[in-house]
Amino acid sequence: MSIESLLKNCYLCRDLDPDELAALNAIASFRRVKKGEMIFFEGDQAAGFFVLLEGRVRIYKASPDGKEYTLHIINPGQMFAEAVIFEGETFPANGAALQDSSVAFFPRDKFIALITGSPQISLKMLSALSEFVRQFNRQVEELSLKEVSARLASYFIKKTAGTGNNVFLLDISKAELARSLGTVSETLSRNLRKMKELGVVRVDGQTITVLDPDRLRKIADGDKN
Amino acid sequence: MSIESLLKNCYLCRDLDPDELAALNAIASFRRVKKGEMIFFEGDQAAGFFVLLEGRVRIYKASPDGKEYTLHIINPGQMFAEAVIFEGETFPANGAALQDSSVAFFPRDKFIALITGSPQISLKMLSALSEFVRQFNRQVEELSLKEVSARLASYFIKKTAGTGNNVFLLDISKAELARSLGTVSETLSRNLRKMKELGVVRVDGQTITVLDPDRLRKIADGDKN
DNA sequence: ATTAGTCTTTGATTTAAGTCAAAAAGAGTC
DNA sequence: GACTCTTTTTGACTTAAATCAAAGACTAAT
Repeated sequence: MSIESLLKNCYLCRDLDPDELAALNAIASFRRVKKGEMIFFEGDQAAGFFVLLEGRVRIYKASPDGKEYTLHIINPGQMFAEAVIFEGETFPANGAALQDSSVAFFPRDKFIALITGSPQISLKMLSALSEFVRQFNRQVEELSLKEVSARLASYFIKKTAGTGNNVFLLDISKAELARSLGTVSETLSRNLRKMKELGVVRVDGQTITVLDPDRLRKIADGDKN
Repeated sequence: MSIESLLKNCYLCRDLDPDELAALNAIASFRRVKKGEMIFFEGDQAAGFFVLLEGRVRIYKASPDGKEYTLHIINPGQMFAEAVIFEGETFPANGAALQDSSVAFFPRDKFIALITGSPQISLKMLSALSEFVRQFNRQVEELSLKEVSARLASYFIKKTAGTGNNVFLLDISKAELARSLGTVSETLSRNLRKMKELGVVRVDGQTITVLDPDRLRKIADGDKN
């Protein structure tokens, strides 16, 4: 798949036209990373930002006592570490490959030169960034307002939102999912079992089937079982 | 105080020069709100964004069961609801005045026209937005990684960071502070008492004195008492 | 000063979720 | 199939924090 079409999938570039994408492509460099390999560490000097072309990347924070919290799971076409494009001097979190991956790297200097010459690019990106802030907003809400069962239910709702049949494939490990939801695998496992017992979902390996969407909606809204 | 100097305090405009600030001022309109009055509701049609000139504003989310979580306390000179400048159609949270306040309103259309003509404004704002994302990042970390005592300690550290004497004035109510830290007033009260008993801080009404900064640092890092 | 109203603190209790430890289930390799 | 390694599940326990209820403290107004 062409790099430009991958860039087009990235939320920051979603509104750009072909010429703008080509200009962006012209300043990029590329890098392959193996599963488990670090792409950058929190605190590292940040000379630019990345777009994931293939594979999967985890952006996470580590607390002093070694606990980790996943901020984002990056999928192909997504941009990451973009918070440091202009002002940032260091990366605000760690980035590691969950699978063998390839990334495009955009040097900050060239990028600034590009959008200085093409203001409409920055306008479109400003729009995309503000959308990102809004999504982030939602994440803060989910983590602070609700309990784990509700967060898990929200996750299922989001995942099945597109599919007509209420079935989806869990594309990350359960331990990974637990971290994304701000909890641990044991708690996730227990909550999942409760949902199964209530007949709200069926779990066959990686395949999740929502049996009772109404009930799921109630759990997501904080109703007690 | 002139509106332009207030705008200058707003993080989105921090890098703008006087001409750019004047151009921004020219497209603004103004509004006064009483204490407790709503400025906008989550889901309302969003035709622009605000800058707080005087007073204090709370941006918060409400869950279906009526619990509220404060996302930001807005102080004079700060911009709010800026996430909807370009793409947003509705406000992502509620905004209410904590005190009698006056706000500047920037209609989205005029604002877009302005920065289309002056690309360097958007570049500077893109930079500021990414800084905001980074701060938000930190907030997510604080809420998800740590317990209340650590969050409270972090708050004290942030507040005394500038002052040489380790004293600062609590400028919001304790109930308000509790919400900002993602907890309730009772829990805050208990944690505050524990800190007093440990001799880490002294509390005289609204005046907080940090007596043992090292200990405070340890609590913020998650060390058990 | 008295009153009414709001904010804060305290006590008692409940609960969700984290921790520790071990068993069970899968996945991949030889 | 047997073995190793990793992931997931379960059980028992502990704990931080929310909830409910009531008492105290503070503020502003009459």
